[in-house]
Amino acid sequence: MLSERRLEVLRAIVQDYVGTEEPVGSKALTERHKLGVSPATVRNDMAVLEEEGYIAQPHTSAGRIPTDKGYRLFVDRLAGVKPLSTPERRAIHNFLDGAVDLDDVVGRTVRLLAQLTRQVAVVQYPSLTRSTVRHVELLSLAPARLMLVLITDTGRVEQRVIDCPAPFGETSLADLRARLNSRVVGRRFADVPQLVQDLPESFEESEDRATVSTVLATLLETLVEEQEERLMIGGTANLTRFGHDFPLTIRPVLEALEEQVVLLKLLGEAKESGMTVRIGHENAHEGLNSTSVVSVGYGSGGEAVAKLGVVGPTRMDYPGTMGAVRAVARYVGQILAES
Amino acid sequence: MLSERRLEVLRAIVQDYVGTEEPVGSKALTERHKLGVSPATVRNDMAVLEEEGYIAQPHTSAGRIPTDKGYRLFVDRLAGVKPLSTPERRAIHNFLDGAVDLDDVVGRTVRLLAQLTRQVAVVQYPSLTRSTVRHVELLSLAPARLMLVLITDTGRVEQRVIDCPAPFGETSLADLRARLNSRVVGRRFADVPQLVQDLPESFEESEDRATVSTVLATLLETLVEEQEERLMIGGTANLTRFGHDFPLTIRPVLEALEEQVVLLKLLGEAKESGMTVRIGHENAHEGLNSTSVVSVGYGSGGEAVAKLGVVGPTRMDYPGTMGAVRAVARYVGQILAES
DNA sequence: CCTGGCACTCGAACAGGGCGAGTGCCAAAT
DNA sequence: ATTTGGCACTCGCCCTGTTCGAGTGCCAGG
Repeated sequence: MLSERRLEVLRAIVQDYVGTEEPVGSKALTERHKLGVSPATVRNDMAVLEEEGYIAQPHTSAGRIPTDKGYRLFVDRLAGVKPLSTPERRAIHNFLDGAVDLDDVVGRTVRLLAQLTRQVAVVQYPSLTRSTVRHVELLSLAPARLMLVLITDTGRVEQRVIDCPAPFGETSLADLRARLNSRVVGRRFADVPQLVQDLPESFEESEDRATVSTVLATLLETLVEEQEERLMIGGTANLTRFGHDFPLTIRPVLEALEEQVVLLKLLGEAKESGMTVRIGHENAHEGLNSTSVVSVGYGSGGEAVAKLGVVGPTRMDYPGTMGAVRAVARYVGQILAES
Repeated sequence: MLSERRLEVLRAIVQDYVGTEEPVGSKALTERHKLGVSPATVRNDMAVLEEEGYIAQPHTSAGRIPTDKGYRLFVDRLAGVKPLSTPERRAIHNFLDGAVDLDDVVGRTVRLLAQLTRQVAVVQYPSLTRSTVRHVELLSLAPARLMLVLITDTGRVEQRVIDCPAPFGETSLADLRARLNSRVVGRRFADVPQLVQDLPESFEESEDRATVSTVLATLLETLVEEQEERLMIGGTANLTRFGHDFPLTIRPVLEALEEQVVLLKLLGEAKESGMTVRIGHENAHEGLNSTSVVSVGYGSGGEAVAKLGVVGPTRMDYPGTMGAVRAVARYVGQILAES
C-alpha cells in the first residue's frame, strides 16, 4: 500500500506531465507543489513508485513520466471529475439547442465534444435496439415492387426496396399497412417478430400471403441489420496535438478511426452505465495503445441508447475530459427526450 | 516557348521527384533518363526552367523541385491519363458490386478511391438538384402533427416533422397525399414549386388550406435545403504519407477536411464536365495550398449528378491518380444507372 | 549549341565538449 | 524509522567545428 504522500507525489507528477508534456524531476516537483518535503524525499518516493510500476524514466537520468498503470491509479483514486465552468455549460446549450433533426444533433454533438476537449470525438447514433417503432409505411413503386419505410421514435428512418413474388393490389397494401401499424407502433424492436408472426395467414390469396411474408422478412431483417450501429467522428485535426513524436503515433490512430468496426467495438467494450476510461494498453486495438478512451452512455430516459466519448493521448487531462464528456452526454440525453 | 527537350527535362524532374520525394539534380537525371545529352546541358535547361518559374531549388546548391506552375504544365501538356491495370479494374468491380443502398455505394466508393490512390478520397452524395421525386408520403403522428417523407429516384430519403396550425383529418390527409403524388412524382425538384402552387385553394376548409400551405412550405424547404449536399470522406490515414515535413502540413488539411462547407466549395469549383485538377495555390482554401485536388463529376446518365475526387500532396502521381478517379467515377455512374 | 572541366557553395552528417537537470547513495539529523 | 543535505555521477541536449558530397554556374573548346 502506498502512503498518502506517495500518492500525492504521483498526482503531482501526472498533473505536471500533462501540463508540460515533459518528464518531471524531483526538484521541479517540490518547487511547483507544496509537498512540504525536500527533493531528496521525493526522490525516494519516486524510486518506490517506479519499482511498483506507476512511473518510468524515458532514459536514465531524466525525469519521470507516468505509466499506464500510473494513470489508472490516478483516475481511480486521485482524480475527481471536474465540473464544467459556467461559460462551458452555456456553450453546450447554445451549441446543441438549434439542432433540427437526429443527424444534426449527432453532428453538433461531435463537433462540440471535439472543441470542448480538444481531442477526437466519437458519437454513436442512438441504437435501434431499445427503440420503438413510430410508424411503418409501405409504398407501391411498381406493381410488384414495394418500398418499406421504418420510422423510429428516435427520429431515424430506414428504407428498403422489396421485390414481391407477385403483384400486390392497392387494397391489400392498405390493409397490410393498417394491420402492421396497429400491431407494431409503439412496440420495441425486439418484440416485433412475435407480433407479426401470424399476419400472412390472415390473407386469403396465397399470392398475397407470399408477398406479406416477404415484406415481413424484410422488415425483420432491417430491424436486425440496423442494429449494427452507425457513428460519427470529428476533431481529427486535434490529433496533431498528440505530442512531438506524433508522426509515428498518429498513423495507426487514424487507421483505427477509419474502421467503424473498431470504434464500435471500442465503445461496445465500455460499461453499460457510468463512465469508462480505457488507458493505453487497456485498449484491445493495437493502434490505440498510446491513446486513452473516455466514454459514457447517453439516452433519452434512464436507459442508455448509445454511447459517446473521446479518444486522446494517454497524457490527457482526465478530470477535465471526463467532466466534458459527462456533461455533453447528459445534455444530449435531455435533447433527445424533448424531441 | 520552351523547346521540346526542355519540356522533356521538366517531365523527367516531375517524375523523379514524385518517385523519390527528393530534389533532383542534373546528374541523377541524365542517369535515370536517356535524354541523350550531358548533365551540363541539362543544367542549362534547368536554369531556364527555373527562370520561367517551372522549377525551384529549396536552397542553393540542392536539386530542383517542380513548382505549382511546373506541375500545371506537366498536367496540361506532358501527362496523359494512365489507364488502370486489369487487376485494378477488377478490384473496382469486386468492391462496388456488392453495394446494397446509396449509403453503401458512397461508402464503398470512398474506401475504394482511398485505397486505389493512397490518398484522401471525397465523394459527394448524388445531388437532389437533378433528381426527380419518386414518392411523397405523409403520415399522421398526432392530430396536428405530420411527418413528411420524400423519396428520390437516387434512393435518398428525407423526412421532416410538421406541426400543423390545425388538426388535419385522415381523409383530407389521404386526399392531399394522392393529389401531391399525382402532381410531383417523376418531376424534377426544380419544377415542383409551380406544380403545387394552387393546391391549397382546392381545399374547402380554411383550416385545411392553412395546413396544406404549411406542408407545401416544408416540402419546398426540404427540396432547397437538401440541395446543400452531403459528402463522405475517407483515407485520412494516407495523410501521413504526405512527406517528411508533414507535421506542419497535415494540420490545416485535416481542419479543412472537417469543414464540409470547404469541401463542397472545393468540389463546386470544379468544372461541370471533364476532370479538374487544382494544384497547390490554385485552391482557394489556404489550408490546402500544398495539396492538389483531382475531381470529376459522375452520374447515372449522361448528366453529372455529383462529384468525387481525391486530395493529395502536390507531389502526386497525376496520371495514375487521374486514371483511378476517372475509372471509379465511370463505374459508380453505371452502378447508379442500374439501380 | 553542346560538352567536359573546374572552382565554388552549402546543407547533411558526424564528432567532440560543455552544460545542466536529474539520479542514487550515504551519513547525519530529527 | 524517516527525512534531509551533500555529493559524485550519468547522460541527453545543444552548440560548434569539420568533413563530405551532391549540385551548381561558368567558361573555353569542340
